[in-house]
Amino acid sequence: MLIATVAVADSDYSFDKPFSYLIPDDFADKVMTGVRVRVPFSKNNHLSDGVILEVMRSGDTEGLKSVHSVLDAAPMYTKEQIALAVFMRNRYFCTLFDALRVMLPTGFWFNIKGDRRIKDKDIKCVELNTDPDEALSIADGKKNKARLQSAALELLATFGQLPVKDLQEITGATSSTLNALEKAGLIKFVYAGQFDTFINEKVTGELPPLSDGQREVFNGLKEKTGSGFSVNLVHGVTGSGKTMIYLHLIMDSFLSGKCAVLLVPEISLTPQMIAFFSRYFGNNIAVLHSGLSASERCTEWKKIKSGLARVVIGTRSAVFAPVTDLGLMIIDEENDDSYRSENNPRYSAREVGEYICYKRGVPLILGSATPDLTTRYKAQRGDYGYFRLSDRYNRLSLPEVMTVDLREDMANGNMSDISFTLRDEIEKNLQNGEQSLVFINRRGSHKLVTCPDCGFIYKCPNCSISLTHHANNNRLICHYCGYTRRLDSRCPDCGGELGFFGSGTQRIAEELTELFPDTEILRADTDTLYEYGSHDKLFGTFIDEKIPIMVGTQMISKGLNFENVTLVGIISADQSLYAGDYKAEERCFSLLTQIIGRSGRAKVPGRAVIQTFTPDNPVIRFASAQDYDSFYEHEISFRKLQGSPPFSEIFSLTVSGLSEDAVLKAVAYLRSYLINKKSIPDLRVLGPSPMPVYRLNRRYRHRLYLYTNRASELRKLLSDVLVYCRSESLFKGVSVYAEQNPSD
DNA sequence: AGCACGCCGACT
DNA sequence: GTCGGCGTGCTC
Repeated sequence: MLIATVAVADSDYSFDKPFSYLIPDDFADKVMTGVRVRVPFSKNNHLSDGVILEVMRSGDTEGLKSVHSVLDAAPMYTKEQIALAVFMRNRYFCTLFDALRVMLPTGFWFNIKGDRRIKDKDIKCVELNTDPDEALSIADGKKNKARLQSAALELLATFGQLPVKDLQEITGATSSTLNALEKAGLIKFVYAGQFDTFINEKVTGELPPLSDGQREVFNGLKEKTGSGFSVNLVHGVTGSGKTMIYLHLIMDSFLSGKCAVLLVPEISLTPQMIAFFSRYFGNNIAVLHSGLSASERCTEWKKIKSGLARVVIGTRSAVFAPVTDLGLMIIDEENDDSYRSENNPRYSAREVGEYICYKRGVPLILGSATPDLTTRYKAQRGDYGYFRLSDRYNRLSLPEVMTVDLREDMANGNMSDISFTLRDEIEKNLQNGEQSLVFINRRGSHKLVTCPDCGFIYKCPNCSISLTHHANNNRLICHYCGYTRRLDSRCPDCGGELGFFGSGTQRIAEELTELFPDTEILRADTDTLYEYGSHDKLFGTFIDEKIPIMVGTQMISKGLNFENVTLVGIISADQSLYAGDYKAEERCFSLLTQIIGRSGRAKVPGRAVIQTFTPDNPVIRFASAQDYDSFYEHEISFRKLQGSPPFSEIFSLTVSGLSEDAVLKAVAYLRSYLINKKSIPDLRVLGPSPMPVYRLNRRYRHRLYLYTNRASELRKLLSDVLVYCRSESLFKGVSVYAEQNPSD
């Protein structure tokens, strides 16, 4: 009797492990590593999804249940991916199944309840059930009696397999003809991928030439391919041509018959970007991003799995692309937050990518204009290769940056959000017919509603957050939990006149309209994005109609090249700087750098205006000077002083629950437990502190931060702590989760 | 986490 | 004599 170990969906982190099941003889040949199954689980033997980890010939069969059904005809996971799931379980405090689930496009998990086979987007095909010669002679015999049957057989004799639709179209046969042939045992129906008859376009390998600087970096990186695992940082300012180097590297790998994976941040995977790579690789590319439907994603996945697409471009989850013969992986803008998942399992595509490259013995290439501090530090130490691209493409000069002290403007009577300097610079641009971007560095671009008389302010009943006002439907909404309500006509407390407050895009746009009455202004925020339907349509309007000013949030800080933009204004650089976590300075620096980089990308040099209340803050000074190296030196010495990454690893332990009292008791208990833990001598425990949004979805959230250099020991300890929390009555009603190197 | 099993109090 | 309280232990 065969035995299989299975990762079970319904198992919980506190007792998760491979579960053993018997394999009934009926599907002994179907059950193999990587195949999805359904198995009876727990006392009530309800059916749960699972993935076969291993099949064994012998073992203890005592008390084992049997696999109920098999969901896949072929394995969905390789042994390597199953090993990756084990890595992820340890690293991200999730179950084996959680890790495996996230590796497949979600579309593969639809419709597999009950005992049905997956309905995927394969198309119905007919296949010859006899050898072609026999089919031809039968076709000959039927020529006069059954013309359509004969024609169908003849066609199949040459093609072997054809989509039903195509066959019907060519021969004029209907389904009754084909059913008759099937009954006679001459053909059979199969479901095959749309690309089984897919012919790859020829790739010539002719690429635009590299500049000298790019060539140098390319040659250095090329040396790394084919010589085992390495991590390499390509450090180059925006516009220095990193993408061109990626293109050449991927082509190199492609021509040698290998696969390449290119990860990009969500926001930069635009149709232009895809078109750029398609120009050189044709349909040999698979693209994986959030804009695809579930079935499109499955199709792309199968294209990769079958080896038909050997170049993968995608966002975070594309790191799990089932490539067969990986040659290299590239992660562009490696410091981008979107590489970290915010859902369970909270994985980092950068870490997973590094693991995969290590296992496969191939180079990982990390690109960035503002590398993650830890990445840069490792490059400095020689752990990572380091390649610097200094010149902007076409030798464009960097934007000229002006820092405005808002305190001075206030002293001079300017109470608006637009400083005198920014106003003057916009004026210049209007006269020159050049475009300007105005950037608001604030989460949520909407207005708060308050009563100036009594100070009443609308708050979310579930979260510790003010509600924001959406003009399009005149409703108040919580950006965290989605709670929404109608806006009252007067203050519900005192009946006073309500006022709108906050420097949202709308407010700034209004102020700009006052300053420049006859000028068209485009807003880029969630409201207008909704109106235009997509980023591309919105930005396309800005570019094509040469709208003089665009006001927007984070969403305009990355991605598209706005060739005619020669001025960017940053309303306030301070908000993100004083967020309080150890990465705030780093995030602020890279954000400011990115925004400044939006300016002056064509022939005319750009300008940037940074407004701030703290112009002397080093982060703002270094960002204004576009000086990453000085920022790095400054920040790394600070990190060293306070012993934060890269000089230690940070873990967070978050406790949440409906009762704040219970949460506080639990977190206090955990703190004293960990402080007295002598098995990790260098462990430092900070907190507890409430999270920035300390109440979310009615749950209070408090957090401990743990610093150590013994990451694997602390991971083990935290794993035990999480298991313990699920059983102890002190933790009734509260949940606890841990994370290594949280991004906030 | 859920869920069944199990061993004591209030009840028709 | 039974219904149901939620403490305890397990999930192949």
